[in-house]
Amino acid sequence: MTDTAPRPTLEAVAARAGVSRATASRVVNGGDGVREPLVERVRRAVEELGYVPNQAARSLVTRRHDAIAVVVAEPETRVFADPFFALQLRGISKELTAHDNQLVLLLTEGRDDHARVGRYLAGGHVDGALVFSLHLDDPLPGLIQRAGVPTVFGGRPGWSDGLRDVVYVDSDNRGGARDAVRHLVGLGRTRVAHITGALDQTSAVDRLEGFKDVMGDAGSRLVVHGDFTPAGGERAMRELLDRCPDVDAVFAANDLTAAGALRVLRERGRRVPEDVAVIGFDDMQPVAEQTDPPLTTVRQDIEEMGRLMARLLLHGDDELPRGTPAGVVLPTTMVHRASA
Amino acid sequence: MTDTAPRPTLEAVAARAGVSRATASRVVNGGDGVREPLVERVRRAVEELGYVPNQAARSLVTRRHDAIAVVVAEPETRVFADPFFALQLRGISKELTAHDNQLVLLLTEGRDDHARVGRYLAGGHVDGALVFSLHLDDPLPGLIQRAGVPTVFGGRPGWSDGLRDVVYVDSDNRGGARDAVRHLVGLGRTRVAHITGALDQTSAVDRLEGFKDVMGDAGSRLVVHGDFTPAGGERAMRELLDRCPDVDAVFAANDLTAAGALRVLRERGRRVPEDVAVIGFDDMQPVAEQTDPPLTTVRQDIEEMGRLMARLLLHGDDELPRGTPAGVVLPTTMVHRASA
DNA sequence: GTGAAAGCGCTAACAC
DNA sequence: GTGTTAGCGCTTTCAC
Repeated sequence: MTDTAPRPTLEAVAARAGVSRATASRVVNGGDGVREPLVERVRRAVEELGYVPNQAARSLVTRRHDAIAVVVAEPETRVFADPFFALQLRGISKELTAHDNQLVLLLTEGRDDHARVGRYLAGGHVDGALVFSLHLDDPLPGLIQRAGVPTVFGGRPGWSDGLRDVVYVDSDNRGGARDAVRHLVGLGRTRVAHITGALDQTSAVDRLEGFKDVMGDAGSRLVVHGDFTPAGGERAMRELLDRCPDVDAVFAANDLTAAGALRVLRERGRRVPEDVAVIGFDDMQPVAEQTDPPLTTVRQDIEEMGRLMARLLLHGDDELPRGTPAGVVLPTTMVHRASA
Repeated sequence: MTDTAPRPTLEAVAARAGVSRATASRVVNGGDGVREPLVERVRRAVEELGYVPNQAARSLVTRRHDAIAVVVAEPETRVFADPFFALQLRGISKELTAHDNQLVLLLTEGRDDHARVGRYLAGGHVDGALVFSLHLDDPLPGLIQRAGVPTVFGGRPGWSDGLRDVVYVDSDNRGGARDAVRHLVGLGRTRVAHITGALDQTSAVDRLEGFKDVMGDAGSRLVVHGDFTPAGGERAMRELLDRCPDVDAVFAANDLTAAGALRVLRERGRRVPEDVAVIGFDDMQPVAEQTDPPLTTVRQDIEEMGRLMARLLLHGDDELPRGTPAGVVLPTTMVHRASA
């Protein structure tokens, strides 16, 4: 580990350009109110010296960090089972990069980590936080609120204790679910079932609500619990077939669940979509395109959700429609393949 | 965005504890050489005030940041097609967290971003870097080397211009490939084919080498190019069947490729493993367990690779065996399922 | 418009 | 052992 040559300081730049440190600083920070020839000289000095501002020194006085934290709570490790997480990150990263912000990634596993994250956020090391994968009973929001860091949540938060004023970005889970179920009904299916996701997440709850919106409470007979995993989908599908052998359509809470269900249907000799039509949710390409048959599903633009979250955090309320509750819900679209 | 109350400074803690700032600082940083009663008083003051050290101020003088950068080059977006990336991150995160380091994530897409990353690393904002997904012609290593930041690479770097002294962590791709091919041969298969990965990545090259180690150059006839994607696997499998209809075993460069191959085999009416035995690489659970039939594959411990990279970076050469080239190669293991 | 000077909050010599 | 002091590199009043 070689000692690197000491980095040039603003002082060095100023000396080389024959100006004061103050002027050099002005130029480095945009150059407003500095006469053109000086600007030019400083710019050249920066170039020649390969000067890069010391972010620590800058932060010390400005109290800004140009960095935001991305907090991913993944007690289930489900986060790692599908590319959801990576896609959101990509969107976030693009947006942050465009505004010269750094992304500090905080992964948490279980409660012990919450304290650590809380401490970090409270420490004022970042200008804001993007928080994901909250479950209904998660203590993190409280910690964050107390830390006083501007925050945008990914997905509608599920706490019930007097809806606090939070900003969040979510897909139209309920509307997307309605579209899917209506499509199945439009196909003439009459015994439409729903395999839910993990119901401690609002996305699962909302998709279930969408299903009920169309099927009514009567439909509840054909609701069976899954957990967003293929294994959960298999289990649920078996239960469903046992309980109601003449089911002719399934709306699964996500593509992974649908993939599991498809496998069981094949195993039991049901043809898809002839005997049973199946629709998923997410449009996770590698999953939805590779199932047999390829999956009809409800697409959400995951990367855009990430971008939007970052944009909301950076530009604050400029982006939010006035007077609305502070949630932004992105539309979903149906993607038609062979399974329904 | 409420203004948060000004954070307490070390000064405040010192005052409250009735000691000097220096003593307070010593206690905060471990408390060596400070008498017990004072330590106690300072600790209490910290507690009562909710003091959190200002990292910027600290970095300014120590020139350390307790932060490392994770650079992921993903021109292919392949990074997002499988959970590989997420698993590595998880390992890295755990290790960093255990040593109170932060993880700054730098995602790059294409060449434009390289300059940005180079500038960031050269800016001395982090204590080190973990770099992934290098392709053979990647300019990033050069930039990084020039930046003078301690770096550990994920995967054997592929540049040829006089092997520079780099530290890297890799799986035993070649050995794992040999195991897989030997297993196929042991099954009595005589026409064993290989679908390669993207050959601008060393992992693909090494797996191909492993295949050749066992099959000899004669085996080359049955080598066909893939790109680590299911679509690539399908394409390659079709080509293979056309070119050599009596192929009786396939070693695919990864599980995704194998999944594609399996689909084509089924489509063409070949039974697996009776007619054609198939082995993958990675043991990507969600893929390998869900194929039909479930995939026999070569497992690499991805999370451990991440951990090890972080450990190597943080503890420097303590962990590296003396006098060895600075690469650490992790063993692979075969996982037997139904496909071979 | 430009420069001089005062810190931001902390650590690390160096005295005591 | 503990306190005093001098910066780390930068931005930002405030004079000029």
